[in-house]
Amino acid sequence: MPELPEVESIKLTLAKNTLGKKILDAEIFWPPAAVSIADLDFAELVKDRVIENFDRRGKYLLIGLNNGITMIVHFRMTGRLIYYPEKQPVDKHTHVVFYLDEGEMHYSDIRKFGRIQLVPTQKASDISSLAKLGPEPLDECFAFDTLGQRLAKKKSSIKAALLDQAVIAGLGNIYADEALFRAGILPGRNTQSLKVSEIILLYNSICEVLTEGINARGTSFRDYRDADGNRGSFQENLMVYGRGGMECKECGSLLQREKIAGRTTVYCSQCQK
DNA sequence: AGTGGCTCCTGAGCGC
DNA sequence: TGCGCTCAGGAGCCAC
Repeated sequence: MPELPEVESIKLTLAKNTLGKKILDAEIFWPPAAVSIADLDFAELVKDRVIENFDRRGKYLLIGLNNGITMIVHFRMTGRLIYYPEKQPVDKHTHVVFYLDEGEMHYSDIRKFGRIQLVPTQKASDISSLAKLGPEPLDECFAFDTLGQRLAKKKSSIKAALLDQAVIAGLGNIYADEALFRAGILPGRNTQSLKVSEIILLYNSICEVLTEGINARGTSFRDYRDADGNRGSFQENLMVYGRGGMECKECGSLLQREKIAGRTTVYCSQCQK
C-alpha cells in the first residue's frame, strides 16, 4: 500500500519517464476513478496538455499540467500508475489510460479505492484532503519539537496519532509500526504518556524508517510497484509489519498482533515499552 | 475530541 | 475443484 516512500518512488520514476511529455488523449474505463472539475469532461481537460511538474504531499501525488490544472492522485491500497514506452493492452483492473506523445501511462487499481482528481492548480492546496494534512516528516523544518507539540494535542494511542494524517503526513500502517518498534514504544501507549526522550526517539525513528524506505524504493509487501513496474525492497528490512506470531529479529520473543485504532498492529512486548 | 462501525472493493488464504 | 467465509486496509462519514 503506497505510503510516503512508495509515493515518492512513484513520483521519481514517473517524472523520469513522463516529464515534458504531452497527453494526446485519455480513456476512462471505470469512471469513478477519474474525478473531474464540476461537470467538465475529464479527458477533455487533460487532452493536449503537457506534464509540467511533479510534487508529493503525504501520500498524495500531484501532477501539474500546463493549463493550470493539477491531477491529484491517491493510490489508497492497490492503486498503480505505470509508464509503458510501448503500446500496452489494458486488463480488467485498468481504469484510466493516458496516451502520451511517447508511450502510455496506465492507472490501475484492484480494489478501486484510489482516485485521480483534477483541480485548478491555484486551488490545489485548498482542497480539503490536502489542506488538513500535517507537516512533511522529511522537511528540514520538521523538528522533534514540532512532533512533540502536535502529539501533545492528541489524547489517543500513539499508533492512532501516527496514522492521523493531520498530525503528520505520509505514515501508514507499515511505517507507523516500524517506527514504533525502532523507538521502543508500545503502539497502545497513550500519546500523553510519552516522555520527551521517547518523542525524540520516535522522531528519529520516523525520519530514519522513511528515508530508508525511499532509498529501498519502497516496500512491496504485496501489490506495490513504482512507475517502471518494479518492486521496492524495503520489505526485506521490516522488523514487525506482517510478522505477527513470528520471532522478533532483535530478541527472539514472539511478536504480538493486536487491533489498535482499527488497524492490525504488530509489536514486540519485550523490545517495546 | 475520542472511539467504533460502516462503506468502498477484490483477491488471497483457509477449512471443509 | 469449488464453495463460503474471513481478512487486508486509507479515509470519509456517522453515531455516540
